[in-house]
Amino acid sequence: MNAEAIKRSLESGGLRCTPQRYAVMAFLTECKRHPTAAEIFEAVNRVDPRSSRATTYNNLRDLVQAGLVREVAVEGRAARFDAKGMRHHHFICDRCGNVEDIEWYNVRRPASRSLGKRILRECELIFRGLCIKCAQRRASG
Amino acid sequence: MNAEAIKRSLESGGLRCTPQRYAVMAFLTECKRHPTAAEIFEAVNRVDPRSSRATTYNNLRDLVQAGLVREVAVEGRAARFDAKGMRHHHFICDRCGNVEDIEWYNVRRPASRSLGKRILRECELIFRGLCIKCAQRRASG
DNA sequence: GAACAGTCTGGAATATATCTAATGTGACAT
DNA sequence: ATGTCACATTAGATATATTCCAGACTGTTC
Ligand SMILES: [Mn+2]
Ligand SMILES: [Mn+2]
Ligand SMILES: [Zn+2]
Ligand SMILES: [Zn+2]
Repeated sequence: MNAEAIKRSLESGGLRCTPQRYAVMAFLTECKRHPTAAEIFEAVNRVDPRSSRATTYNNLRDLVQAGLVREVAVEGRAARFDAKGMRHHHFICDRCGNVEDIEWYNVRRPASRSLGKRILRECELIFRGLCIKCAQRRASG
Repeated sequence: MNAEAIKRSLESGGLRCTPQRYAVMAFLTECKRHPTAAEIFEAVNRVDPRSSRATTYNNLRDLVQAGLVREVAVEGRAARFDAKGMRHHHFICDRCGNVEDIEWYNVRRPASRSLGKRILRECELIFRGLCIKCAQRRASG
């Protein structure tokens, strides 16, 4: 995604395009991994403009609220983030906690009877097990 | 579940049945909510034996590893726990973070092509939106 | 009854995330 | 151009959640 497209997506989410916010969004858009807030903070500060830790967290919160970024909570570890581009599911490694994308496919929604009066926004499918690295390590070690 | 059954389930997981560990498991088994570690710590200490915070965390870790307890990570909040009794899915409220059980139904597994050499242990389906309380509050407020 | 593995404990330490109060920035009106 | 306003940023302090640690305890085996 180019600079203009990022700018537009920020504005479509009702967010001003500030240099720090742009840097976070641009990094997430190009990043194939699922970085933590600390990694994002470090990455956007390797290039100018310098951004503070608080601003990184603030902007991540805003981007998540605007629906442009997804936050993935991993038990016992720092949250991870990714730009919501193409729909996909996630695989989380039991051993190393890495989050990997899995090709999207349709998920059956729950019966409205079991949802009751809850308001459903989204269904998230998470796969758990061992990532390739950890599976190999277990097999050979 | 009665005391004997809890004792057996601990031992089936390769865990000694210590008073503190039993207390955690017994509380989770009867608890309909999804308590945090702090809530579990407080609850098991309302009745003897007193258990330390570190022991509560240690035992929760052991129980999760043994597959008897599930840990649910919620973004920006403390992890929540429940005893793995009947299979079920989870609904997590965007607003208050509450975790609620949703009747289980079968989930289609990913194509083995998209899993690659990963080792799949489980598929977890998480629904997100507003719980009944928060939906009402939004409607009326 | 010594030795041992596993467990428990309180407190310290770490990791993660949020808050605060002061400052900066850009849009817009006067 | 200046004042004003909402919003954004900043460094550092603070809060929260979890893990680590070193020593004490417990139950079992030889
Ligand atoms: Mn992803
Ligand atoms: Mn549950
Ligand atoms: Zn792994
Ligand atoms: Zn709610």
